[in-house]
Amino acid sequence: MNLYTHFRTRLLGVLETLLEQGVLPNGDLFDAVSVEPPRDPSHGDMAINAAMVLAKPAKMKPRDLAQKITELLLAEDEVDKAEIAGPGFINITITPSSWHKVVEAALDEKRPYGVSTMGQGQKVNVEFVSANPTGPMHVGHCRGAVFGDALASLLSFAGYDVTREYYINDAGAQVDVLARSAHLRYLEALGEEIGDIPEGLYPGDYLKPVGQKLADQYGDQFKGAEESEWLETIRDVAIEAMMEMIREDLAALNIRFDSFFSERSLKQGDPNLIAQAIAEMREKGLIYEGTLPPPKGKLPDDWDPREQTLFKATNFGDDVDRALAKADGSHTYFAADIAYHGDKFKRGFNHMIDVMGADHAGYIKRMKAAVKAFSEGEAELDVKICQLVRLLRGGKPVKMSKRSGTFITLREVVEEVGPDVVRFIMLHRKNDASLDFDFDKVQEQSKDNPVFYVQYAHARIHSVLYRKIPDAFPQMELNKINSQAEDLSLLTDEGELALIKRLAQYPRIVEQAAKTHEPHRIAFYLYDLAADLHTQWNRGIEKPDLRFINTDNRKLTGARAMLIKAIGTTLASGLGILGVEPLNEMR
RNA sequence: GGUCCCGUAGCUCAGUCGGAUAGAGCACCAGAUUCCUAAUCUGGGGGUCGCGUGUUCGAAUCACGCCGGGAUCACCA
Repeated sequence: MNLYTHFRTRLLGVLETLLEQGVLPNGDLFDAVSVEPPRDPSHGDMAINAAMVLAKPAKMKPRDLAQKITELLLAEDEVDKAEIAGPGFINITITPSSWHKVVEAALDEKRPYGVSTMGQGQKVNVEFVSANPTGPMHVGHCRGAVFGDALASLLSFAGYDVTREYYINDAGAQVDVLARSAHLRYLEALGEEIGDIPEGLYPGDYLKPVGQKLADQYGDQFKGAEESEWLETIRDVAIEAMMEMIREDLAALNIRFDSFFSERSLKQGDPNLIAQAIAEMREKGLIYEGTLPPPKGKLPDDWDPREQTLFKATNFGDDVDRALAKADGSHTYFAADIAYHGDKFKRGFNHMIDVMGADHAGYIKRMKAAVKAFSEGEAELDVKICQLVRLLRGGKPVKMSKRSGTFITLREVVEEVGPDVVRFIMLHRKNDASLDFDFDKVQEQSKDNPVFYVQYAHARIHSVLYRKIPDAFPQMELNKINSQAEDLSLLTDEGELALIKRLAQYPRIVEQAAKTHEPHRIAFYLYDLAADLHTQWNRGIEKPDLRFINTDNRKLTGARAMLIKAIGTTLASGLGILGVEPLNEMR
């Protein structure tokens, strides 16, 4: 239940009445009418902009129209007060029992609080990570991985049918390099002295087991053989091993994909999917042979104007048309990506999201142009960019370089601080802002650490509900009683109302976060909710009658237990979206 | 030079279908514990929302132009 949309529906009823009375000429602008929490609590519970939005078509002064709306609103049984303020805002105060319904809604087990139907079951494809299968995941992949996974959960919570997908770049030159590197390790496993790994090959030890496996499986079959004889076989074995490793790395962060899509599969068959996609685009007249103008500004040294196969990306908002074929005639990465996204579209995804690193920002326009072109505007693609993460330890940057061997893997980070900390911190910042990750700070047990702060709130609630209340009221069985059995009208303290109002925000926050594809909004909300709880807790220090447990008042304790239980489930719900395990106790 | 992102308190950052007097944390200052975990909380000072123009009842938010920082720029992935 979303209290604000509930009252907006009531308001629309009022506006309909005014329409019938002829006060309003039509309902054209009703979509622009909003019911929102006011920034300033002295402005009541909800602020309505209807009079300002509709004044012009009604040919009335905003405040005069507001007067008419107000009169009808006051007749609603859930509205206590309605006042006109400022340029024509209508501020309403709703009945306490309306607020108390929020607690009931938050505890309703039949319909988890905050879930939304806004997605209407539409299919969404969230593609993320898609790291090259050439080695273990490093820390740079963390953020995109966590972000994509949380975004997928968020959209699912908001009513979409979500698929998490990983695009395996198993067709480019880099997997050939992988194969050569693995071949070297294979020779090593056969007892050959290989010395230093040559420049340009992957030096990591993680390929040693692959070499061993190859040696076990194929003996010396590929020893001294031409590359063409072993490249494919070894490449396939190596890629499979790398993907297995990547899947394990992701599992350490509690990330699992629904679908893995192989780039190479696009190149199989005759005609293959890439050729088909290009043919389709060509039929639409979007492909031509031509020469691109050289880049503006400084000319690259090796600039070589030549005719190539181009996609008319400029027809769809890109800055320049884009090449689909390389000099040697093979397809570009972009051509494969068009075919890939075209395939998503054919699989029924009208909503696609790509999560990429900041260095791919320049790729967004052409990809959006492509999607627009082949779907003829039916599909939409949103590309989310994740900015860099700076690793710090005690405020000092952690130096990383692949050469010196000090580069940090995703696994190392997760093993040191745990998946929950990694996930929450990565999500506690807008995706397109860079982020500092300080190993010391994120493990600190203090309010400076948002992960801890939120977890502590959840643990406090758990402690009260399942340790302290049973001590005080042994006959009170929390798991059996429900919000209807308790008298929520006893929740009248301003701090308690503040908590309820914060709870009421949750469905709004979920929808806003889902609409903007910004899971960090959930993290910030949880922080605010936790802060409100800690505040109310501490008010009980000065005023004992405000404590959640009043040993001489069973009814009041019961009502408050329902309130904090509602907060606890909402904290757990939000943490669930972020993929963070709520803790019942702090160690 | 083109494109994209960023510019909000001393620092790190929230704040987009445009809403009223712009928020939080850190840091700084002053306080709270016979009590469900003080692992927390309360109060205070601190701002030309980079600059300018425009759109309108109303702009941190939208449009255009500047300034500053970052990323990226045929063919690689």
